[in-house]
Amino acid sequence: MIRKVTVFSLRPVRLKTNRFSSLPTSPTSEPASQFPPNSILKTMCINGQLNEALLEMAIQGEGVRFEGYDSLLNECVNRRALREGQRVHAHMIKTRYLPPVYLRTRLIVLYTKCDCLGDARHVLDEMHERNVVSWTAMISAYSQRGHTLEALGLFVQMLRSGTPPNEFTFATILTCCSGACGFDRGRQVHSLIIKSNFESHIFVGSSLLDMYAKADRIHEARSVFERLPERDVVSCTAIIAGYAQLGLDEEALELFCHLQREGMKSNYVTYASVLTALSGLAALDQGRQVHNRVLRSDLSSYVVLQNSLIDMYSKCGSLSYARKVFDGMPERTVISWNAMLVGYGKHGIGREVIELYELMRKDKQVKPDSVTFMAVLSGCSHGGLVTEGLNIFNEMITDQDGIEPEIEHYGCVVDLLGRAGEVEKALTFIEQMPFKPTAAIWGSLLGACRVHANVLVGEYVAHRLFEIEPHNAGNYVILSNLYASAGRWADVTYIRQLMTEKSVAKEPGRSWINLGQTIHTFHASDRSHPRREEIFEKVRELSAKIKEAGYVPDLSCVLHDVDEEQKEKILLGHSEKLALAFGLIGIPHGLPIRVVKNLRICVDCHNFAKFLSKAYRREVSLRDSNRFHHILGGICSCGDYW
DNA sequence: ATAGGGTTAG
Repeated sequence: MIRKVTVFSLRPVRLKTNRFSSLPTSPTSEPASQFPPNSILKTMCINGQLNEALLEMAIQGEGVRFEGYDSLLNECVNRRALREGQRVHAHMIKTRYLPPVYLRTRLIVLYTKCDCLGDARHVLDEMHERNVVSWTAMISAYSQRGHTLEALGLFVQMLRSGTPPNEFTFATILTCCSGACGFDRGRQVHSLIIKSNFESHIFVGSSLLDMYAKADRIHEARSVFERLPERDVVSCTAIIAGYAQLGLDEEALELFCHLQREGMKSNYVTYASVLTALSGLAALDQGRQVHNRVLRSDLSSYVVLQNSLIDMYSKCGSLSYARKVFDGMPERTVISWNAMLVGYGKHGIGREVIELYELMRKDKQVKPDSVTFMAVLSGCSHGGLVTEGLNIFNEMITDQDGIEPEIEHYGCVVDLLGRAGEVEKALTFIEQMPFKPTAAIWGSLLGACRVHANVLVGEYVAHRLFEIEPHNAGNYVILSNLYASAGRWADVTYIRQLMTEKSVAKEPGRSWINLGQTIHTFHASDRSHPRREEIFEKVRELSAKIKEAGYVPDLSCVLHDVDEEQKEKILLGHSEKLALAFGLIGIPHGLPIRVVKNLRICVDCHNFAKFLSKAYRREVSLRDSNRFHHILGGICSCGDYW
């Protein structure tokens, strides 16, 4: 206690009367000029002489006061100098200095910025009095490192303690309410925000709209955005990214163009987000435009943006451009490698997947992660490299990289075994794996059974699948294909009845084709296109021409209870056929016809495209939900396995 | 002093 008096004796005379009554609580309570020794500390810190200042601190001992500590901690935070900061903290303890709330909060900030959350929390826990900044700094530290539950728990404590949150607290806590599971909490926070009159704050507002978008409530997100009294890059990017992340690519693109016309200035996050939308749309022309603008801006060195460009080019069918971007990067993250690997995989170029993977292993700057293995395994599967894929999975099992295989990796192995025709082995593998098989796993095996005409296993697998997804029409279609390939027509009929009983719904199939800047979208039997007559005429012409070459419509792809003539008509109305016909009309000879489909391509359309490529000597690039099909001269890069 | 949006897979 005597020491304390010594310290306080340095207080300004006018405060002497109440010098024991309270600790200093604000930086202004001790004018700098009154404390020459602390001014020296301050000057040293301002001049960046932290080591000298620490020496001076040791010399001054108990003489160090608020201003000195403030300067020291400030410099330590700026430099993220943990050891030095710890010495300052230790000095306070040694000299029995009782830091005011302000300095304790500085300590919390120091520790959180240096990744020492435990130490920061310890300081917070020892505080008898806390302010909104102490709470928020700690909450933000948890939230930024993904410790969502701790952040939320602390937020609740904060509310109970009676400290009202401010705009900083709200902006940070909303990021902990993202996703479907956090939505209820997010809505509660929203009502608190409204009560506190913060809804139109630009930081709170963008965090809020992001919360809604990530909970799949895009309309609520948009309405928050529209109510913002002002807009900036972040809020604009948040709403664009919101659309893009939900797969509402056209809306994302439209909004991006609209906001640009209104004067939005894009940064690298904005471009990365719009590139995601363009990847989804396979809009190569617009993607190139964005790339050009990036090159003309000062943003081209952002790795995140380069990664988006790799992904955009590869999903727009231009692997060589993707590789050019990749090769031109001065620094690459694991995501750069993964994006490139995924690209080769989706295009079915297994050899490049393996080559790039080996190159990656030689690069000491990056380590493969779980996505890398997904990319490599599925790349081997799509590229027909069965043995290589199985070897890599075995490497995972022996735990050379410390990456535990997840259910998706097991799914890739099912795919690999299925492709190799080892359908029974794949079934045993599923039964022995440490996960409960998902619909995706069974679906993959059912596909293998279809290709290898294994009715016995296929029936079993289909019924497991129907238990999980009784209303997914695609599964019934594949089983029907399988029965048809075995000539079991009675069972094809039975499947049709089964579907009627279970009132199976089909997710609407959609195909589109980009002509310059315009996206032409088709649904099944779509008559909305202005050139519909021409398109239908082309489909009929096409069908007649390839029938001469041996094309036989696969009626098992149609599960409606109608006669055969009707079935063929339905088949000819499939959206990918309309898009292909339109491409044949609109895209000059010599250029590939690039069609995109939102679902997996059906067996009949795949066959149709192969015949088309031969009869019309056209290169067809068809992207379905799973991979690319490069079709030339009647042969598809998928090897008829997809 | 403390705060918001983003890239690969499924």
